[in-house]
Amino acid sequence: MPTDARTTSRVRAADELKHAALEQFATVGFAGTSLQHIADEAGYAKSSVLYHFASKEALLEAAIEPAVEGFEDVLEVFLSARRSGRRGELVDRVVDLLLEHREAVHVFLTQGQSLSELPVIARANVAVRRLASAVCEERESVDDQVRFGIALGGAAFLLTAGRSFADESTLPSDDEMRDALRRIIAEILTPARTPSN
Amino acid sequence: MPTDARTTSRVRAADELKHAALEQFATVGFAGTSLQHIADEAGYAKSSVLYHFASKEALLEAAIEPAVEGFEDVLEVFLSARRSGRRGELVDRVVDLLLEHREAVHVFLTQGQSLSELPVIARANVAVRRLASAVCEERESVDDQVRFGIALGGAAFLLTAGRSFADESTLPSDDEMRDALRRIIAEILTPARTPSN
DNA sequence: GCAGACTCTGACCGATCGGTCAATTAGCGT
DNA sequence: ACGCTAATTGACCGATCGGTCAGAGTCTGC
Repeated sequence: MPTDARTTSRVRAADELKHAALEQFATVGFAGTSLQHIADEAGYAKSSVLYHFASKEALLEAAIEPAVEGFEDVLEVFLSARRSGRRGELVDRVVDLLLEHREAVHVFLTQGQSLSELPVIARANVAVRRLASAVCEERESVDDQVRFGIALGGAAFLLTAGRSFADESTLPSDDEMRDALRRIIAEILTPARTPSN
Repeated sequence: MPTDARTTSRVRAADELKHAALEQFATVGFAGTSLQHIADEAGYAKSSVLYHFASKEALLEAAIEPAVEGFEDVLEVFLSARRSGRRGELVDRVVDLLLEHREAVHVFLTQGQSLSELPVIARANVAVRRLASAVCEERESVDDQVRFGIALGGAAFLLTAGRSFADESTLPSDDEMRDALRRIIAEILTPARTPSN
């Protein structure tokens, strides 16, 4: 085995397979994606997929684990530095993560129910609940829950499935999208601060 | 054949099958749902499903067609009565439809890309584009697109997958949800009217 | 150049997929 | 009670599913 960390064949193949798998999982669903199709997309044989990953479930776990870890890290930083950490910063970083891991987020949000037995999905569930608490700051009214849910689900939808509605070449760049998302999501989570609770 | 319109066996069975199918399509995806499982859920044999519907695709079409028709009707009424029709009313009626047809909306929004060859999905695509135009009123800035996408996708997420985050019995009733959605979505689509375009 | 590990693949397995079909059962007009 | 139609079903089909396995190809340290 090469002691050098430079892209060994193993790492490169595994990355290609994870990328191809995530794309399929996000578009046709986990159950609707076949190992054969993932292998074809990545340019390998079906057997090779099961050489790098013990099972279809293990492949999904490996594919979305980086996204979950990213959210856990951001959340940890925000919760530990309770003083300096402003809520606006948290929103900005979460938006960055949504853009970076859009496919993984989409898979989790739209199929998390049917995949709840997978450990990494359970981890993501915990992270989302903690994120909701951090964002809503102890106020757990129905309004706050709705605002959080719309912001999260809406952003995830916009970044994946919603792209099919953008007419041809009108779809905004990632930078435009990041800017708009940061502003609008912050606005959604911070209502006009009406005197009522 | 009974001349009476009172629930003939045919209609009742077809309804049960459509309902069971829609639930599965929304949770595990169209490709991930088997006719066998739909039949089991509804209490029929797999052959019976294919007696009532020509194919798996035909079953999906029949199951989400009422939702598409509902959206087309609301849109038609709004666009024809251009004078009296206020935008707030449109939002209210769309929210009602989202609540009534939440599973169909979820299927369309999360799997519309991979099902775009089905005629009813194409119809729904047209309807959504027209809805976006009606809601954004000719202003098609990136911000407006993002606001519309977040509102639509967020509401759909909240009404289906998002339910798994509500702790136990804390999840709000449909009436609470309808109320919150109407207010918050109207607020999202009508930003603080900053002087900038 | 040889040995041993690493990577990749085709052949194969039982199970399940969507779909067809002939036969059986249930329901209704007469 | 009879006969016709509509409703339902089990047996069956080829294809594909996730997964196993033994072997071929490839690379590296010595």
